[in-house]
Amino acid sequence: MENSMKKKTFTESEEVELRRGPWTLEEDTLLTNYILQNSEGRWNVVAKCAGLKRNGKSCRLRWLNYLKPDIRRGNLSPQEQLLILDLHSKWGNRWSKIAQYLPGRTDNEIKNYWRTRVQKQARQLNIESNSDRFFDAVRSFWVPRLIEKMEQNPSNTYCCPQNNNNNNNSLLPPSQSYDSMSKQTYTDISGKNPGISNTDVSASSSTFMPDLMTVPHFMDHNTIIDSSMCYHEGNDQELGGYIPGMEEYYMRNSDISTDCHVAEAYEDVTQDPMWNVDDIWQFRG
DNA sequence: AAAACAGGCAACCGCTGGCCC
DNA sequence: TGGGCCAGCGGTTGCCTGTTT
Repeated sequence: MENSMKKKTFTESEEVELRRGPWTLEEDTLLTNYILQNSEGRWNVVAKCAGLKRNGKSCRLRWLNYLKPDIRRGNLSPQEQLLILDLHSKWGNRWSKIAQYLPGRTDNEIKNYWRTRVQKQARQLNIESNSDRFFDAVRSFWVPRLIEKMEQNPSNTYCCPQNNNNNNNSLLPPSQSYDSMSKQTYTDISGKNPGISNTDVSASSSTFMPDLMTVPHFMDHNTIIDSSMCYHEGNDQELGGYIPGMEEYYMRNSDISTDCHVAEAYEDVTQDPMWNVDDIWQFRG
């Protein structure tokens, strides 16, 4: 892999052959052992003292996104997805800030989730992922389905932001709360209060939830498709492909999307292995 | 069986702001 | 005050792997 090796200036006077590209097991071991014995400190120092031919930036990234012991790997739970959707609706692409509320998850992972799953969904519908239209669709379909999943798997735990103003303006409908679904209150994960400052108080209330129950007239919660099609806790399959019902929603609200776009979305949906024709027809009635 | 394609994700890049001298 | 160094952040790239043709 010639490209992974590049000559770079390390300091003004010192030129070091710095490695780039994928990390080897040996490099991982060197970095992990060094940090466990000496703590993190300055990353350029860490890189040098650990005997790595990497720059400090690369070491920091590798440690924070991969090697750190409390990193959680695997698919995001419905709770985590819901939280990401909600926090992103408030803060936008503030990945590191969002990551503070998802213990063990990195900003990189959340960013990747957003780009690969959420934006993909928006593309299917031919709408901007940061538009009001998309928020509307997420609120109407994705969120209820995630909530349904959480109800089905109440053992799932997760951490949520402290709701400082205590106005119960949470991401969930009035009848529910984070507490009730997870048996775990919103607690700060790191010990510090991650960003709920005065300026963030407004952000601690949900964008989605106050009118979450405003599901389009043709579809109540009982008709929400069995999400087991898309999410199987046991085998790590994850919701995040298509949002069942969204296409129908746009078909019925032609001012939101053109027929052409909907048709494209439908075509794609029918080709998705998570769907079958019967499932799709549930929403056409 | 092999080539083409697509999705997921690890890693890099470039910018910004804080700190120190 | 300005310059250098550094960590942190969001955006982007490119590799790997699984799927489709």
